[in-house]
Amino acid sequence: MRAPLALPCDGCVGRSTNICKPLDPTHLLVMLGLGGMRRWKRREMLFRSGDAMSAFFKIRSGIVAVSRALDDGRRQIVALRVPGDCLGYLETDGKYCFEGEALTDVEACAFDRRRFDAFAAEQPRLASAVVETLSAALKQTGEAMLVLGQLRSTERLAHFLAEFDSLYRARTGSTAPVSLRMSRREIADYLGLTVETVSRAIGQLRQQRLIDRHGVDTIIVLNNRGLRRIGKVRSTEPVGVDP
Amino acid sequence: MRAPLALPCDGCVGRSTNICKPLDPTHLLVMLGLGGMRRWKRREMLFRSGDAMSAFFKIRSGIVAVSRALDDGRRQIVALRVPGDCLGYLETDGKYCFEGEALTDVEACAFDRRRFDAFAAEQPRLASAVVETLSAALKQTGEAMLVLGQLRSTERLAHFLAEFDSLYRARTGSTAPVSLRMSRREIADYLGLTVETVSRAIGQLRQQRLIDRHGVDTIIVLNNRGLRRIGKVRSTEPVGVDP
DNA sequence: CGGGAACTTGATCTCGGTCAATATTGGTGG
DNA sequence: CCACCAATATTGACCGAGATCAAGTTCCCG
Repeated sequence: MRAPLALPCDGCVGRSTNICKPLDPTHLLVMLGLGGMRRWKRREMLFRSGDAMSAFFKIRSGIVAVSRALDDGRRQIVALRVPGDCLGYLETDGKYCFEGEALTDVEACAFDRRRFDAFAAEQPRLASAVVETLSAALKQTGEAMLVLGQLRSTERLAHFLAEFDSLYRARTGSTAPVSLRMSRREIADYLGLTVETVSRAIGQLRQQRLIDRHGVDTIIVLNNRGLRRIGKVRSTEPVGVDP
Repeated sequence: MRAPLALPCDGCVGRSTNICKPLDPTHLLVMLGLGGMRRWKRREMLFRSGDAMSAFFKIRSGIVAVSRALDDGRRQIVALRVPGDCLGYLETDGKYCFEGEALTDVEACAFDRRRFDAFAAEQPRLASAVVETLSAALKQTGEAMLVLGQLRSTERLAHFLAEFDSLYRARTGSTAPVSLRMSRREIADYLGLTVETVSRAIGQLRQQRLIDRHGVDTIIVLNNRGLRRIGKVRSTEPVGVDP
C-alpha cells in the first residue's frame, strides 16, 4: 500500500483545472501557487542534488528515478517513483539531497514546500498522510538494502522484476505486459550491478522461462511467483495464479 | 541533524518519574501508559519482525540494530539507532516489519502506538516532529543504499567508521575513543560483507594509520577526514581538524 | 538505408566469499 | 585472581561471482 498522500492534482486528467479533488478549495489554491502540473521529457531532471529546494512533486504519469551520485561517476538509484507517488520531499538545509530524473515522459504536480508545510500544520489529516507516505518509503528502502546487501545478481533482478510487475499491475489494473522503459544502465544503477551483469541475468531468467522480451525495453513477466521465489520476496502478492 | 522528535522520556535520568520535559502533562500520562522506560541486555530483542506491534521506542542509552532477515540466515542491518533515536515505528498491518536487537545494554521508553497516534493527531507540533524524524531516516537509508550498491569493502568500512565516529562525538561531545561494541558479524551484516572481509578491511585501514584498536571492540579513529575521503562521505563534518 | 547508441556475448581478471587452520579473548567457575 | 574453554577474530589458500575489457550484434532514429 503505497502513496496514501492524496493531493489536489489527483484525478484531474483532461480537465481544464488542476483542482478537482478538494479537501478545502480555498487552501488548495494557495498550495498550487507554484505552478500546478508540469511536464518533463524522458531523461530530463525534475531536480538535482544541491539545487535550492522550492517544490516537491506528485507524479500524474510516467516514472521517475531518485538517485545519488559519486564524483567518480558511480551512482545509485535509490527509488523508482510511479504515478501516485511523491518525490523531491527530502532536503538538507534548503537543498534537494537526491537527483530526480524522468525515465519516461512525466507529468507531475509541483507543490510549494513552504506553503504545503504551513497548510499541513493545520490539517492533521494531511500531516498523517505525509507520515504514511514517508513510512511506506522507509519500508521500501529497508527492503532495498536487503536486496543490495544480501542478494546475488540474478536474485536482485528477479526481485526487482517481480516487485515492479506487481506494482504496475496494482496501479494500472492492466494485464498487458509490463514495459519497463529503463535502459540496462538504469537497471544496473538501481541494482548495484554493471550493465553486462544485468544483461546476463536477464538471459538466465529468460532461459528459465520466467520472463520474455518484446523489444529491448519490454520485459514480459511470465511467472511472477517464480520470480518472487528466486528474488526472496517475502510479501503477500501476487493476486492472480500463474504456473 | 537526527532525531528531532522530542518525547517526554527525554532528560529524565535519575528522577523518580519519567515525565519532566512536558508538552502537556495530562496527555503525556496517557501516552506513557504502556510502561515508560524499559531495559534490555545486550543481544536481547526489543521486537521481532512479525510480532504484533503495540509500542515504539525512544532510546535513552545504548545502541540498537534494526534489521531484516532472510529464511536462509542472511540478514541485513538496516540502521543503527543510538540515544535520542526512535525505532520500531514501522508496521505492516499491525506487525513490526523489522527486527530490533540490542547491541549493548539498552534503556528505552516505550510508547503505545495507538495512543501516540491519537495524541499526534491533535498536536501539529508533534506530528511535524515525526515527519522530521522519518525524513532524516530516509536520507540516511538513501546514503546507505549508495554505500551498499557502489562502494568496495574498504570504502564501506571507512564510510561506516567515519559516520559512526562523527555521530558518536556529536551526541556525546566526548573526545574519548569510540567503543563500537559491535561484533565483526554485526559490522558485516550492516555493510553487506563477511566477517573475514571486515577483518581484512580493518587491517588495511590500520596499516594506513587511519584507525587503531584497543581490544577487539574499541576502534580508535585516528583520522576522521582520511576515512571520509576513502569512504566517499560527501557531508560537511567533521568539526575539528586532524592530520 | 545508414550510422550511432544500446545491448549482448565472450575472455580474462579481481575482489570478496568460502573453507580451514590458528590465535585472541572474554566469560565462568574453581 | 587465575586458568580454562568456548566464542570470536585473524590469517592464509583457494574459488567463483561479478567486474572489466573487447568484440560483435541489434535496434532505433534520422
